[in-house]
Amino acid sequence: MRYPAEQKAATHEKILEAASRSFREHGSEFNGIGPVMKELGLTKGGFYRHFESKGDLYAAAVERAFEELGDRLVAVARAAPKGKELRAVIEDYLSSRHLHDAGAGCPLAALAPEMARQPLEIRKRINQSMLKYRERMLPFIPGRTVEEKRARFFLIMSGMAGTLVATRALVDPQGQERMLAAARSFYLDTFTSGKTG
Amino acid sequence: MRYPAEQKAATHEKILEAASRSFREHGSEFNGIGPVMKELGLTKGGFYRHFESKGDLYAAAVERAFEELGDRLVAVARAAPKGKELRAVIEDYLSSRHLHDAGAGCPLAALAPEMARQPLEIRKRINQSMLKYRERMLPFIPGRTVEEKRARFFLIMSGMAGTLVATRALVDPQGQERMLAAARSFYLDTFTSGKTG
DNA sequence: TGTACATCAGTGAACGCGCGTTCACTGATGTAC
DNA sequence: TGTACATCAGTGAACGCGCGTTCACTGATGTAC
Repeated sequence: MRYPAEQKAATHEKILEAASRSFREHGSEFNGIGPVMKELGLTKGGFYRHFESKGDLYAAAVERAFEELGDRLVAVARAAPKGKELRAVIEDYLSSRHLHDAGAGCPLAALAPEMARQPLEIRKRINQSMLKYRERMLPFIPGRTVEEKRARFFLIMSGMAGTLVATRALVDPQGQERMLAAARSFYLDTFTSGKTG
Repeated sequence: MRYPAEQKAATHEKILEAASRSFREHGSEFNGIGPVMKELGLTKGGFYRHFESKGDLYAAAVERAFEELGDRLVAVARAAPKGKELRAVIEDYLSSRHLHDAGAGCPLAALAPEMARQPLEIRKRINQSMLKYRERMLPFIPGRTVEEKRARFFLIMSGMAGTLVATRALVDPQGQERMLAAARSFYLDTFTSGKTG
């Protein structure tokens, strides 16, 4: 049957949100199209009215995840006292909440190796969304030139992502918290200027 | 038919090596048991004479990968001039070769997010092998106490892993090399003491 | 030393399962007249 | 304003496929006598 006018856009949006979360939480191999549609009370046949293929959904879901991460971290930075923006970003990224909620977190930490294995066209789309995310974060990264800020952004974010995901692989919860705390100290000491940064 | 006496151990070893490389290169979801056995000229039915399950193989393959990584980096450190061990390790880890040969490289960079999603028993085995790897590397990590060295080891290795895998996801080869070079500078400057470290 | 037999690494077919994708169909809505 | 019709989001069954796992079987080897 035909459905109310705004419904298609709403369903598209719901599929994207659910997939973005599910892929980050379980990887894209498990919990594919079937479970995502089921979660929304839809049958998987309808999926192809909204996306061309699973690869298309994957790229869109990662793009969406980078937008959300950007939204969150920009908000965190803006809410911080003047001069402490990057400090706030690092503390949020390396928080216990982020450690335990991969589905709502950084796509790099959740999916980086499988992103690297995607076909070129999908990697291109993902790269574009990483660049957008980077440009949004640039105002909060220290550096004399734009190029310096960009390189530093990549070092900070990919380094923290690696540490976060390695910490997720640890078995001992206390060890996890200790590691997160050590990482916070390190990134704050290294990239923010002590008590003002 | 029955096979020569040492053959079983040799086959076990070959399966382990092939799986360890294949998992790191393609992830454990693609190129599972079937393709690995086929690569060795065997049928997949025979797999269960050597491993209990795919999970068992996965854990063993990651253990093996950490052993190999330790072998390689310890050798690199020992071959370096006195006082430049960590420098040599960082340069090897963040090398172009490591970037392009994930199958022979660091399991953390290749598999960290999916390691974090494994059942507890498998994560326990993986954690043990990470700890062994850490202890082998400890002599080359700066720090006043063992605990300080351990925390620093984890920061260096997980940070470099994150940067390596993020760099693998980039599309532009020149951008990849630039990023690797920037990462080498950063880790060398931060963790080795300039010209002597 | 010679023979009978147990062992067991590897074969190959079969299993149930969930995947991504296709497709004929449904029927309430929006639109043309 | 009323009616006939085209649209198309979503259904549900079917497809081929490869997965991990099981199992009856094979037959050269090692071993017991």
